[in-house]
Amino acid sequence: MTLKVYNYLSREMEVFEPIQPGRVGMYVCGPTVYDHSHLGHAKTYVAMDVIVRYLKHLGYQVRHVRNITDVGHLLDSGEDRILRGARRHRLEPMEVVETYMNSFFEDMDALKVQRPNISPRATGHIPEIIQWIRDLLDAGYAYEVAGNVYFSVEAMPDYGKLSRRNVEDLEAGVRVQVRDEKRHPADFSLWKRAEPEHLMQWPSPWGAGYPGWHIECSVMSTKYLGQPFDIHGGGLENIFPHNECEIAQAEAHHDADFAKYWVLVGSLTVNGIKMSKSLGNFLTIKDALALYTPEAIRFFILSGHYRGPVDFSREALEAAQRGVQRLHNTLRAVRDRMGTAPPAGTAILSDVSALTDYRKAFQEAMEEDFNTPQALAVLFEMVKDVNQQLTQKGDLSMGSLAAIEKTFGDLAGSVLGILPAEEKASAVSSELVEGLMDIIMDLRREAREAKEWERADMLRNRLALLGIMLNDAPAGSSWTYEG
RNA sequence: GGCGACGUAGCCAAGUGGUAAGGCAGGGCUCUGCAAAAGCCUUAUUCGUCGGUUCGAUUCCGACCGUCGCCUCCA
Repeated sequence: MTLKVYNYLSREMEVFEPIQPGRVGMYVCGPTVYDHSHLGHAKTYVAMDVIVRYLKHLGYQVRHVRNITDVGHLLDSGEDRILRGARRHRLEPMEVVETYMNSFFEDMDALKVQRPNISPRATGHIPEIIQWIRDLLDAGYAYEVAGNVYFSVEAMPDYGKLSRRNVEDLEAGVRVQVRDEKRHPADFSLWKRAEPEHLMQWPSPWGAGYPGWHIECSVMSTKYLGQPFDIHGGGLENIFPHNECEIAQAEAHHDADFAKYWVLVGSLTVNGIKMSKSLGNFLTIKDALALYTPEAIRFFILSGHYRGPVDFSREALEAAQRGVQRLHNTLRAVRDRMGTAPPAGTAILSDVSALTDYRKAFQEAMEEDFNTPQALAVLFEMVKDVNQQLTQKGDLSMGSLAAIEKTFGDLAGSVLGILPAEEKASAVSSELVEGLMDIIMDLRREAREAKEWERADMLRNRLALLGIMLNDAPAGSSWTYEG
C-alpha cells in the first residue's frame, strides 16, 4: 500500500515519502482573522484536517502548523469596516484580532477540525521576520526604497515555478497600477512603511512599518518545520501570488527547497461561483451550524474531491445531512444490538475478512490522493452490508458487532470525522431518565396491546417533540434521543 | 490579454482504453395498527459538441461551445 499525492509543484501524482521516515511536517496557510469565517474556509480546513487525520491513521507522527494572520492585511484604508469600527469603538486592532481568532477556533472545533500542533501568529514573529528581511537584503534578493523593502523576482530565475507563470506574462497582464519605486512590476513587499495613522506598526531598520503579505508564512513554517519540510497546504486560490512568493523568499533565504509536496484545496462555490466575502455570497460557519450538523457539513465537503470545487446549495447540504444520517442509523443499530448480543452468536462479516476488505478498499481510496468521495462510497457499501446482516440475523455475536463498530469508528470516525460523538447519547441517559422512559414505554406498550392507538401515538408524538424518537420493532420498542 | 481547471443521470459526485461507484430525490414491494427506521428491486445504451487515433474512448489527441478560477486582499 502506497500513499500517492498530487503535487502541484510537479502537477503529477507522486508517491508520498516524507523527508524523515515516520514523521510529517505540514504547514497550512491559515486565515486572516478580521471577520467570522464562512463555509469556504470550512472546506479548506476540513479537507486539510482529513489529510492530517489520514496521515496519523497511517502511523505518521505529524507536526501540523497553521498560522493565524493578524497583521499585514489590516490596512486602515477607510474601506475596512472592522477597523473603522474598531477605531470608533476605541478597540485595539488586537482586540478585533482576538475576537475573530477565537471565533475561528470555535468554528473549527465545532466542525471537529483537529487543532494544529502550532498556531503561530505573525505578530509574534516580528523579530524573526525582520531578521529574514535583513538576510535577504544582504544576499541581494531584496532592496529598500524609502522605508519599503521589496523582493526582487528577477533575482530568482525560477520564480513562478509553482503556479506556472513567467515574469514576462505577468508584466504583460498587470492590471494593478505599478508602483514606480518597484524595479519590476512583479516585485512584492517584504516590509511596508507605516504611515503615522496606521494602526499596527513596529520599529525596524527601515523605519516604522509592518511585514508584507507573504513573509510570515515562509518564516514561521521553516522556523517550526525546518527547510525543506514535507507538505505545504492551503487554498488553491493562493497559489499565486502568495504561495509563489513564499517559495521565492524561502529558497532565496536558505539554499534548499522550501516544501516537498504542495497540496492545495479547490474552492467552495455557490452556483458555480466562488464563495467569498467580497461577492457577498457567503454563509458563515456559525450560520451553517445552526442549520446543519457538523457531520453533515463535513460529509458535504468530503463528498467532492479536495482538489476540485464543491458547489454549495441547500439541496446539497440537505442531501448530505440525510446521507450522514443513514450512516449514523446503522451505527446506532449496531450499538443497540450490542446491548443484547449473545457472547457467541453468529459471527458475520466475519469474518473479519469482510471487514478487512472494507478497510482495504477504504485505504485504497484514500491512498489515491485522499479520494474521500470514493472512501465514502466504500463506507456506504459497508452500511448496506451491515444493515442486511442486522435484519437477517438475530443472533450476531458480540465480537462481530464490536468489530463492525470499531471499523466504523476508525474509518468514518477517526479518519473522516463524520460520526457523532457518543457522549451525546449518554449525556441524557441518567438512571432517572432511563427509569422514566421505562415507565413511559411500558404505558405505551400497554396502550398498543389494548389497541388504543390514539394514546400510543400521542405518547410517540409528545416524545418526538422532545427529540426522542421511537422505533417499534417486532422484538419490542426502543428509543433514541437526538437532541 | 496570460496561466489554469472543469463540463458524467432530476440534484450532488467518483471513475476507467473494453463497455458507467456512492449519496440525495423518485418509483415498486416487504415489514408495521399507522408511522419512522430497515430490507429487496428499480432509475444514464450513456459520460458538453464535432472530428481524429484505436479492434474498441466517457477515458488519449485536436477543434469548438459552455462554465469557472487565478493574474488585486481572499481558504
